[in-house]
Amino acid sequence: MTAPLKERIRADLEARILSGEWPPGYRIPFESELTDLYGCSRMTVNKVLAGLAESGLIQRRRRAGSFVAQPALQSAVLRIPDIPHEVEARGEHYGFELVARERRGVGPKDPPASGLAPGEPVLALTCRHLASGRPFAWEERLISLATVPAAAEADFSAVPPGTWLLRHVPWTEAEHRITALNASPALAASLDLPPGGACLSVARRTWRGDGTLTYVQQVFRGDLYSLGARFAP
Amino acid sequence: MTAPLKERIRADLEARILSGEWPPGYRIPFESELTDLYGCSRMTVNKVLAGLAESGLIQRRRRAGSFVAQPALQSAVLRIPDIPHEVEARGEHYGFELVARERRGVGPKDPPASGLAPGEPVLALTCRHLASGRPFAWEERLISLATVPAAAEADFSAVPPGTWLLRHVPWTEAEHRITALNASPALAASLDLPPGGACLSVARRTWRGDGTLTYVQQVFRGDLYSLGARFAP
DNA sequence: ACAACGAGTATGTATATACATAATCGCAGG
DNA sequence: CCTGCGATTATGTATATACATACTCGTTGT
Repeated sequence: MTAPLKERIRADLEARILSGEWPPGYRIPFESELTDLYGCSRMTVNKVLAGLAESGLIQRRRRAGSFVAQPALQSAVLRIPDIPHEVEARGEHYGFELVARERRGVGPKDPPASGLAPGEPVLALTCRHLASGRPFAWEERLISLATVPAAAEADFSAVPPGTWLLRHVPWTEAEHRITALNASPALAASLDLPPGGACLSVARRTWRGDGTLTYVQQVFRGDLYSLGARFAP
Repeated sequence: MTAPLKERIRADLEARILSGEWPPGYRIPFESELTDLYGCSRMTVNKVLAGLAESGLIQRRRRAGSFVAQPALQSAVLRIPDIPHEVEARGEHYGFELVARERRGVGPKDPPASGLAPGEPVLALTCRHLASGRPFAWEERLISLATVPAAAEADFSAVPPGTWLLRHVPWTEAEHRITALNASPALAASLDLPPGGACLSVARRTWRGDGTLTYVQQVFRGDLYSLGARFAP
């Protein structure tokens, strides 16, 4: 109740953007309209919108208005890699195989680190990424159908699920857990590695607001992949 | 020349903080003093200081004033790990061995990714981190003596160089490159691993303003270490 | 001596106002 | 029809002002 006005305005605008009520590209009301809507001065609205722009949630253009930003393929701090994009940026041909696709509930066999509740409906996907025809990465993914119902209809035989998600669903937070592991015989066969070859495992959990969007474990050939991150305090 | 006033003020304050002219804990001038100094209104100064506070560069306390923040041991986005701190947080005893220490110029053998110019004076350090007496990580580091002259006098037999740097030198930007590799026989011996065991390699370059502070490659036992990062777009 | 209270003050928030800036839209002219 | 120019307009920056808030410090009273 006694929360500062500008915080309440900011929370309200953020909620509309994150809920999808104002999708990417949507032109949000002008400062003058928001001034009327919230019954405050333009300076107050202006400071809120300037803050949202600095946070990257909206883009502002003089005379045109303020627009909800497109979901960022990459951030300045640390990016969620889009594997096809990265492979092609190295001048190689990208290939993709969908190994398994199943709609089911979260079971006891799924990693508890996924943050998905047992029984929650998910789309479970297993796939393999290729660079110039050579196996490159192995991916096992769970997508929450409660948070991303549209995933049930997506054609993941053509577009890898990571790419599809980055293009269609905005995310607000992500967590990586990165480890090195020796390839098991089965994994070595899938990645065309000698058994025991070093692999880089990236487990990522992605949120949108409070709900977990997706949990994915990607295992890369250590000799073909490195992960970069640039950041500031 | 025609740069917006608030940007010039912000740049000026940031420069004083990053140069060390205003060290951590220093009470920066009151808004009223800055108002006089820059010949502008308090609102303008207030917005600049509010921005600096949101970026974490300063902390503000009513009635007391605004203070330069302590260099952050960890950031909200992605941290530079302080290995002793992490080991002890897991309930293990931390140990440290300085293997080599040499003051020299950057040579052709040093990795070009370090970003240090050939011939630039550096302190080259090699050390080993132990957790509960067991080898844990192997570290090779270059510290630029042009940027951090105080490093020449520091006692790195007691405090690991990473910890010393985090405590004494503020940084503005860092870059990680993370790879998985199979341990060479020599590395395997140093880390008490079977030859070929998977290791996680973290190469990090750290800047302060324009100058490279340090370049370090840390190789961790893959079975004992994972790297976490949590971030937002 | 010490706790409680109150004055003073730096920051926090909000408003009204003014002018600068830049990009879009529409209209006029070729 | 297409181009270019000017009017319009939403944002960007800055000022002056006002009051709220919370913390510090000094003083007062027990």
